[in-house]
Amino acid sequence: MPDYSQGERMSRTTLTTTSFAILGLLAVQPWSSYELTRQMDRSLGRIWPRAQSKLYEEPKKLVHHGLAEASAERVGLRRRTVYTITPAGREALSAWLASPGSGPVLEFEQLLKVWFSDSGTRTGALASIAAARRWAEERNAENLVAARAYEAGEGPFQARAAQTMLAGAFLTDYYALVAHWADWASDVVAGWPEDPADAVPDPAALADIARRAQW
Amino acid sequence: MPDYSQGERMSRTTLTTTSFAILGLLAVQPWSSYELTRQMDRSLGRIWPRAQSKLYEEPKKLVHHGLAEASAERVGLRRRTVYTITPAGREALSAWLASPGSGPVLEFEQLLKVWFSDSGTRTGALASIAAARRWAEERNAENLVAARAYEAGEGPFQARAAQTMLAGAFLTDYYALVAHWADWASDVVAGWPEDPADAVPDPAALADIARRAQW
DNA sequence: TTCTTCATGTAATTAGTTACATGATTGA
DNA sequence: TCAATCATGTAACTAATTACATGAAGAA
Repeated sequence: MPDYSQGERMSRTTLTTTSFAILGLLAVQPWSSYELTRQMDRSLGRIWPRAQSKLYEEPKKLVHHGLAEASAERVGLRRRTVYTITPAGREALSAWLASPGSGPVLEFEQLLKVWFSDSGTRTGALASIAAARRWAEERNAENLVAARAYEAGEGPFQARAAQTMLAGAFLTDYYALVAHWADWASDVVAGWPEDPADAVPDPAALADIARRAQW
Repeated sequence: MPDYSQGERMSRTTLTTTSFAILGLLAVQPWSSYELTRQMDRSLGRIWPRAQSKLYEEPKKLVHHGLAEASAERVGLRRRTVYTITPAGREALSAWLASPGSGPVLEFEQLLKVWFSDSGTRTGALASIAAARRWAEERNAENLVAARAYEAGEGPFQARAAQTMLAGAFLTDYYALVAHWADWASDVVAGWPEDPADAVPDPAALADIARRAQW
C-alpha cells in the first residue's frame, strides 16, 4: 500500500476494496468478466455489491499491477478475456486479508422513509415496510436454496464451504432480522393515527428496545 | 420525478435519495451545513452515510429546485448559511415518501475478508471477526445511550420519537446480530486448522443455518 | 429465420470522497 | 497568548453507475 500520509493524491490505479474483492474471486479460479458478473449476482453482491461495468474495469487494473494476467480467447468474431491470478496477486491478497478491514456499511432507503414518515402518510410508511418485508423474503428464498444445496454437499466450490458457511450464516440472520423488524414495525404503524406526525411511542416498546441493547 | 424511460441522460441536478435525506432533515427544522454534519454523525449516517462535503453541496441543489431557501448569516468575518424547507419542498418530500424505495444495501468488508480467508491465515480471519465485534460494541454503546434518553423522555426531537423508535429498534437488533455472529464465527474459526483452506464445515452448523432460514 | 436471451465490452456521466484552507471559540 | 478544537466552506479527484452497442446461441 502506498503511503498517502504526506498528502499525496491517490493515483488513478490505486487498489480499492473492490479490486481485492475481484482478486479474491480470481484466487478461486480464472474467470471472464461476464462470469464475474454472475458471481456478483449470486454471491459477492450480497456483501460487496458493484455494477457490472466494474467487473470489466477492475481486472484490467489488477493486470496493470501485475496481480492478474489476461488471456485472450475468441468466440466466433468476438474476443473474450479470461483473467488469472498471479503469484504476486496471491501475495497481495494475502497481505490485504491480514488487515482487519472496515465495519459494515448500511444504506437502507426504506427505513429512511419510515424515519421521515412524520412528513408523509401512514399508508406510505406501511408500504415502505411491506416492501422491506418482501425484499427479505426474496433474498431469504434464494439463500435457503443455497443453504440446502450446501447441506446436501452440492453447493459450488465445496472446498470453500467452510468460508461460504460463515457468510451464509450472517446473511440468513440478517434477512430474518429485516423480516422480523418489518412485521413488528407494521404492527406498530398500523396502530398510528392517520397522520404519523401525531403518533406517540409506546413506552413499553421503548423500554424493550433499551433492554435488547444490553448484551 | 422526471421520466428517463426514453433514455434521456440524468441532468446534473437530478434529486437523489441523498437529496431527499437532507430534505427530510430540513423538514424537521432549519439547519446550517455544519449542523447537518452533526446529524450525519449521530443519526442519519447510521442508515444513509454520506461524507461531510455532500452536506454542503446537496442543500444548494435543493435551493436550485426551489425546495429549500438559503439565508445568509454572519459569524464575525465569515458567512454562515442556514437552509429552510419551502412549501414546495414539503410537497416533494411527501411525494417521495409515498413511493416504497429500495431494499437495504450492505457493504461488509470484514465479512468479505472472512469469506476469502481460504487465501489468508486463521489469525487474519479471527482479527477481522474481532474487529466486527468491536464495531458492534461501539455502535451499540452509543445506541444504548440514545435509547435510554428516549426512554426517559429526554431524547432530541421528542415529537418525532415514534419514528426514531422504529429506526432505533432496527439498529439495536442489527448491532446485536453483528456481535452474535462475530461470537459464533470466532468459535468456529478457532476450531479451524492453521491453514483455513483445509477447514471443513460442521454439518450440524450447516443444518442449523438452513433451519434458521425457514420462517 | 426471426426473436429473445446470453455474453462481451466501451463511453459518458455523476455521485461521492478526500484533501485543503481558514476563521472563530475555548481553555490551559 | 497560544494551541487545540469547533465551525464553515471549496477544489480536486475518482469510484461507481447508467446507458449504449453488438455478436453469439438457442428457441419458437
